[in-house]
Amino acid sequence: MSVDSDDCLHKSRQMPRLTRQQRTVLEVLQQLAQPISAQSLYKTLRQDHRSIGLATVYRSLEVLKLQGLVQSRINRQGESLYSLVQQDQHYLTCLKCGQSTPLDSCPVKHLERQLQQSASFTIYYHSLEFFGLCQPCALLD
Amino acid sequence: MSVDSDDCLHKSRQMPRLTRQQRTVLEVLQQLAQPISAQSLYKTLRQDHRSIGLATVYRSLEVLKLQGLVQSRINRQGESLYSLVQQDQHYLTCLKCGQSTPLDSCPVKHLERQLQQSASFTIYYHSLEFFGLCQPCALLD
DNA sequence: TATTGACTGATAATGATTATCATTATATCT
DNA sequence: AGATATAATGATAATCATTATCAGTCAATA
Repeated sequence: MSVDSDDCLHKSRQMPRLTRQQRTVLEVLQQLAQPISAQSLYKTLRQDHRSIGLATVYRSLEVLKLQGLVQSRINRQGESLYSLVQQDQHYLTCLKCGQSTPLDSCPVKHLERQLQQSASFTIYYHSLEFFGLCQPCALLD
Repeated sequence: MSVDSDDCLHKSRQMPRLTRQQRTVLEVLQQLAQPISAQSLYKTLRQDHRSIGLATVYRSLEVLKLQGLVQSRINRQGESLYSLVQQDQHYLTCLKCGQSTPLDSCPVKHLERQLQQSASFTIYYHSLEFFGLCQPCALLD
């Protein structure tokens, strides 16, 4: 999860931790603290007059994901929503209306520690999602 | 989870539980017991000379999902992979190479029962996924 | 300052999914 | 059984997020 220089044993050339564009994208996500699509992020930056090319937005998000700083989640429309990796995410998602309700409880930390110790995998974050029907949708049928 | 007639209090017209096409799609998934994309399913059926229109494949999968019989999962290429709802799914997914390793342990059943009893949501299945770097990818960097 | 490799931006290409619409199938009613 | 109404289907066009491409830019080292 940390991105200390210790973790970054680059081969030859030393590049800045994150480029300007990558930092801009990260800042937007930090201010938002709300999942946002790449397209929306792109438009937001245009309106702010700090335009970044759309392709670069996508590339930056990919880099930030690889750093474990950002996570994504695909919504009902099939677009990826990006957000900071701050807390793990737990949802109750209705198969009919698509609404996702966040949950509080996280019963998974323990397992995560176990897996972490198995040492063959470095866990950045996890996601737990329950699928079914919310009451209104269940009653419709 | 059950699709007994008791559950299906239809308004006026009584339709068959599932149409021929929907049953065909379900059969393929039952035989496969392997997640498959809608496109692949479509091609598979063409080769078997039991062609179904591509749009109908998508529609059937949607119906089966709403019945709680089928679940989907989006892979790295952004395509949905469909499979039977048989067991809950738990993955260890590498952010770099995209490889997903299934897990055995399920620490979530208890929480699921709790949520089930809160009665405002009917849970069909759940999904638990850990994201990070597998050892080979972690070493690359 | 020249070199070199990665990053960027504009835009075209890709490809899965969805919308449309004429046609077909099927349940219900007579 | 036949008529009717409604939902399902199939072919295809349209949509739209994401990726690929490529020429131009930037920045770190020598």
